Amino acid sequence: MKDVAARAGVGLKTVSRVVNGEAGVSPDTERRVQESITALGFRRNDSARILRKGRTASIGLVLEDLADPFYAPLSRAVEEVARAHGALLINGSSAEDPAREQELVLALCARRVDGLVIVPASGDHRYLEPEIAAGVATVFVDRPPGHIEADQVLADSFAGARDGVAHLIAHGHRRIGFIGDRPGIHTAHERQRGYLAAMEAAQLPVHDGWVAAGTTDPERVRADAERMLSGPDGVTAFFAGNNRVTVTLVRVLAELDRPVALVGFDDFELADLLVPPVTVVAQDPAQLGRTAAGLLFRRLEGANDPPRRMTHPTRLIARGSGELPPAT
Amino acid sequence: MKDVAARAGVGLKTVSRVVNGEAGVSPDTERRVQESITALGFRRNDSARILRKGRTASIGLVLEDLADPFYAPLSRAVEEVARAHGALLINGSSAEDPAREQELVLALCARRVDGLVIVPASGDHRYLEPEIAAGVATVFVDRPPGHIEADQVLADSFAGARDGVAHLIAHGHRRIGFIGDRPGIHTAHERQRGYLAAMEAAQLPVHDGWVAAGTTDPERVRADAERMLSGPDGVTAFFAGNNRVTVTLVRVLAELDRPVALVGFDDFELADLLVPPVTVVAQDPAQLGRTAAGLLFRRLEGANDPPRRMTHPTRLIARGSGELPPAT
DNA sequence: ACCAGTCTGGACAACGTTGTCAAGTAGCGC
DNA sequence: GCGCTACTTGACAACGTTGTCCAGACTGGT
Repeated sequence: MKDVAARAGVGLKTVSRVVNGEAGVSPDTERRVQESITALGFRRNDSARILRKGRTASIGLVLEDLADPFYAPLSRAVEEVARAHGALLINGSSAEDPAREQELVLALCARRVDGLVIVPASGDHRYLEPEIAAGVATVFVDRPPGHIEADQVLADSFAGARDGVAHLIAHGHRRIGFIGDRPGIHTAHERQRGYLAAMEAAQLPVHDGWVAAGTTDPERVRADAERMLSGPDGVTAFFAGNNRVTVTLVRVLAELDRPVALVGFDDFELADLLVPPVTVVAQDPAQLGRTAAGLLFRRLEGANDPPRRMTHPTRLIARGSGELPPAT
Repeated sequence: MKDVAARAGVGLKTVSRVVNGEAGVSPDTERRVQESITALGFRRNDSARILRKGRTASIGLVLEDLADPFYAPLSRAVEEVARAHGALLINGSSAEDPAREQELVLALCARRVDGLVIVPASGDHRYLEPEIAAGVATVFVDRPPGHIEADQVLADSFAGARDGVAHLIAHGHRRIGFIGDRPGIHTAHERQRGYLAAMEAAQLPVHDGWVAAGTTDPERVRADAERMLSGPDGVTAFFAGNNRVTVTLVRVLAELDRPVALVGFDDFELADLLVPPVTVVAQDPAQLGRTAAGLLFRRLEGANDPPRRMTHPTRLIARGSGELPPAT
């Protein structure tokens, strides 16, 4: 910028004015400055600008895995909202590791992002208190924060799972297995609660072995499913706690010689083309992302009402696999 | 930092030393400084640090759509490599719009990212010349840059498509349709070339109507496919130019009363569970991302040999849909 | 007691930008 | 010609950090 000013024979501030399109520069001067800018290939250094202005026009997004088909649309939606507000998106995957989440979040804060959208991997976010106090707007999405108050955007996991299981019960199933993620994860816990609530509402007993909530590792899921299916009292239907479990179960069930009903939490591409087409409890990840980012920018624009929790309903999409009757 | 120094009763530079773990601070002083840091909730301002040091420890990734199942793993792979080098990832989606690509790239350059990984949407990257001259390492992935020399990491679209079509021919097909993306996109063009090369190698004529290369819009693809299938000389097999086309074709073919063979470029989740399972020419997007990011950091570490093009082979995965014989 | 060498700590400038403020110039009505 | 306003312009400080350089205190050997 100094060079541009020197070449155009004007002051530093005048160049700054031209670069930022501020008023109060004569057309003649402006032309000279523009000429110098292109001649020297000058591009404003936003690091310095950020330092001076205190706003970075960038927001951070921390989620579990950028490549997960559930989170990718969420990420894209946040990006679109950010773009509409002239902000860039810095994102990182926590890989479901609390330490890595914290490391990422603090790195983003050190970069002075204006705001954060977080899909929590950890259960304790008190480490964020000083940052929030320092003015970093923060919105949690998909799962609530731990031990702090903050905006949060969630899907109604409990009701979704309850309705999904009730759907199976309505189609005649009495012995239904639940396979989900670690109950330490809020959504996983809620879905398991939903499963239990539906069973209880129908006055159905829940056998100990019918609930598996550990990992989503395909091998483990497969083993759990096969265990639940075995014996004369094996389950006749499954409720899957998330899309990864659902996909694994589809594979397991495809190898059986009898039909077993399946309802999965989370919709996924091609679910309608499988045989049978998979019935799911769908949430809209892009919608979650849009809402969260919207909330974030509302804060950045000055809204300071108390933190709110927004819950999005889920939608049951019956496609076939959830309507299979129990095999005798 | 000033406050921390005041509270600990030391100089500014001493705090800086403690924060950066530099040597030359007595344990006693260090303790006092640490205490002040936590008491005041101080966090280093990386904007200022960046301004001073000239390195941002962040890289930019611009691709077509973060949420596309093909690009999401690529993005994740780049992130992992960046993380291993202590860098953050800023990314944006170009939505296949050259203007938006340029806008994003220049915004990233203004932020002084150390390097760029780009999946080009535009065919002309001369706008990057001043940036590259200024030292921004740049690697193009999936598609080559336009009108400039730079590192590039590509999959072998031509050979992949040629082999995929040859596979169909080997299974007895003579009338094969090709549906792909705009030939303005390098990969799309290469795949179309591969299709034509395979047909020519087998001395098979290519009817005008058998090649549709416009959009990947499902409605258009459906219409094109139905046109190619109609009449006594309709095609008996399709080669799909990318995963979106493949998925649309799966839907179209599922509605037919006769089997039509299909080989698609790009693998996708659940391809093996469809009926029939879909034969694909697979490339590994994560591998592309890893290689590109690796190349980028090699440059950042000082390598300055001439730009290189790395081509990754594709792999044909026969699953069933590509081995169907021609319907009579 | 003195010197050389080592260790610790701080003053200061610089990174590239923008906000503040004041100075300079031109135009205008009287 | 005078005083006024309106407009254009530039000098300077500041944002928060780090690199350079120097000063002072301490150590141990003579």
